[in-house]
Amino acid sequence: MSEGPDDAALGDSLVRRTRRGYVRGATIVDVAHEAKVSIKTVSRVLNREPNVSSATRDLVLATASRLHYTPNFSARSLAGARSYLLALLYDNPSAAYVADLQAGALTCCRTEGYHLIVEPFDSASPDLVACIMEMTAKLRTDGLILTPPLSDHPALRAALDSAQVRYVLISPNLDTCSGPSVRMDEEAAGREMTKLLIGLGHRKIGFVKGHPDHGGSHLRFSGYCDAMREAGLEVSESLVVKGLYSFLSGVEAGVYLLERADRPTAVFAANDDMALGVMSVANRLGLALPRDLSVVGFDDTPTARVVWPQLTTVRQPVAEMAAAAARLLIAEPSTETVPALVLNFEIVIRGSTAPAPKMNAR
Amino acid sequence: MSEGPDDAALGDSLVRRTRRGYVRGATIVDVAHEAKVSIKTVSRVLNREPNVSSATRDLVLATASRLHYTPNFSARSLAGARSYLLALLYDNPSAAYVADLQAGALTCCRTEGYHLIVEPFDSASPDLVACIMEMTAKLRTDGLILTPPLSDHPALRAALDSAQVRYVLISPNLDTCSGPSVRMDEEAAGREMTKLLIGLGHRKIGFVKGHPDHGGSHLRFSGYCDAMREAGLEVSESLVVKGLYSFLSGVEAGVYLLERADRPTAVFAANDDMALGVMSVANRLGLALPRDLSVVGFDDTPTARVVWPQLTTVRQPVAEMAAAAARLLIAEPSTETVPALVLNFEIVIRGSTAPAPKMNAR
DNA sequence: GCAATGCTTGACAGCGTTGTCACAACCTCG
DNA sequence: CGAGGTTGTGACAACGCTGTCAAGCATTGC
Repeated sequence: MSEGPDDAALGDSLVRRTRRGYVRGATIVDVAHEAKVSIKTVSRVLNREPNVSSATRDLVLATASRLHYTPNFSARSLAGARSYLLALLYDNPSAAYVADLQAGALTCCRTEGYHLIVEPFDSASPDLVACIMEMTAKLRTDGLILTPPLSDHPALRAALDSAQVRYVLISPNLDTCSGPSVRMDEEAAGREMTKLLIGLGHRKIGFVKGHPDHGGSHLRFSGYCDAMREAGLEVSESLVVKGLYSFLSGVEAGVYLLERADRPTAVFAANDDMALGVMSVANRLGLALPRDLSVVGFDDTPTARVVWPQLTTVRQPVAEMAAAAARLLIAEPSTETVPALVLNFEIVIRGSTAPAPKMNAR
Repeated sequence: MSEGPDDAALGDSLVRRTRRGYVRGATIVDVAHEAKVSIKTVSRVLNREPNVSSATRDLVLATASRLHYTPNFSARSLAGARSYLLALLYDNPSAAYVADLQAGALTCCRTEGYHLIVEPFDSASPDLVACIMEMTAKLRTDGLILTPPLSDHPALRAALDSAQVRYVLISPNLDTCSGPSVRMDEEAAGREMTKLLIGLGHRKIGFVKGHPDHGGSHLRFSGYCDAMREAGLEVSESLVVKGLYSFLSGVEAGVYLLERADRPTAVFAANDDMALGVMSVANRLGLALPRDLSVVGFDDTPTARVVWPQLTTVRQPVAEMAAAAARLLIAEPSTETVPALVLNFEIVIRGSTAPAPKMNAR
């Protein structure tokens, strides 16, 4: 029962009791001791630092895996420069949208050994900036992913810049943006979708605009206008109506556009929720979709697949955008050029679009 | 320009440069120095420990706030017993559901100074348990919130128990559950909803069951059976059909239930997605909702409000459940009795339900 | 053959906080 | 009035890891 006072390569170094009184996993000291190298060497191997002989590397790796060693997160971030933590900041534009972003960011975090903190913020709050700065001071996150409408908050960006906090903007407004960002070409998407409707023979195409403060809104509309003009079609006042990206505002827009004799034969809503609002009005008016009216949306929300007829829409690569943002933040900050990635969209054609009805005495 | 070598109550202790080369906020040392007390006393004040004179407390609090001091998260969790970190583990039963849980957990975290890590896991993966245990070892989270179907994973619970990792189960199966949990009375909800349909005069009420591995599934069905029996109605084979909680399985169930002469006049689907599937079949068959058929769901997903007619459904207090779970985890682990909270549900009556059609020669 | 260089490794000092313990000062009670 | 608490405070050692620096050794160049 004598225990060596110095060293003993026993399994009890694997699981031991500390002053906290609960069982702990192995630490870097255990691994170093077991592999008969210094803790610094273990650290080097685990952080893939150069200048470690492959024999040592293999030994350490084997030992670490044998002891089920997992580096402690807090200790790493306390001692080192990185925290292995990203934060996703959002202000609930839509739960599904946030969920997609989150999923995308997580795929990247997972492969890189990072973790994701999620934090909702009220972008209208006066101490938004203070709250976020406090959070970054406390958590020492390696980077923030700012989602709309937080990605269009000049004061926030200024504060982050001056505190040298890294961040990536998701779908910021083009005009106010200069920082690192990931977006898709919303204007082109608006153009392509409008062209699709024109190609189906539609001439009177209504447009429901999105929330004026929200990035994509203007661009999507601008793409619609481009395509209309290009096809020699008039963008009349009576075809364009303001919305707020909500289902209800879509209903109101639908009432405005459809409750009259010279109603459009197709409606392009700047997001799916509003498109669904338009569809519900069409249903109420007894219009048969898509025979009497084509409706298209934007975003490809889960609901778009579930309504009847299923909604033709633009799929934003939301998850991919968040994954790209996470990758940018995790990568070494050495890049001198601030990247502004543009990802591709996809038009998803479903049942809510059909050729324009034959012209009659309208 | 002479600087005292010893102490100087300057603003430069507030913002200073470290070896990492970037600007830092104030530390506990700065506050202690400024307030002329020991760091331990500052720590005591900030952690609301007893035995601090109110004069000292006020002084420290004022100083901390003047210096914009924010305790460092990593240092706290490294040195202390708590990490101020909860983890929400999920396996994507539904994005909206997870988003609601997340929002609920966050409201609680926010007020308590906690942060939330979100981690998706594949519950079918063979190394699920290993992954989760590794995560907890690494992050030293103060608690896990396990959502279905993760809340019904016996091996996982065993591992967590033996490693003394705290957790709360969201909506676990009753029979396998003994740990701390938060749920609602799904059986009662199933019963009440069925009674509602019976009260509207329906006699032939179809039921679409949920995924057999998923907790609520059995209970919701059991509630339906109870109510039917109580009303003296027969639960015949032809009225009950299996589903998987997906829209598509709802479509299949709808085909089975509705494509025949003696179809039910109402259908109760064990979740909204399947209810929507049933509705889409009804639409395709030319049935007018809710005149020819009443459809009800379960969950109150966002989509339920967006389809036409809007879906009558059961609202689960999802966010509240997650908030309660977070509260349980944040509270001192002193509680000897393991709590199993049951929250109230709510039946949301919308447009998809109507009195049963008059009996004709069916 | 010897200095100059590169590769590999380890000792050691933090990182910013909390837990433990010790120690005064003050109270309470017989 | 002294023994035995209670209360307020600080010194100091962790916590588990990374950054810095220097040392040992092997290799290269002239």
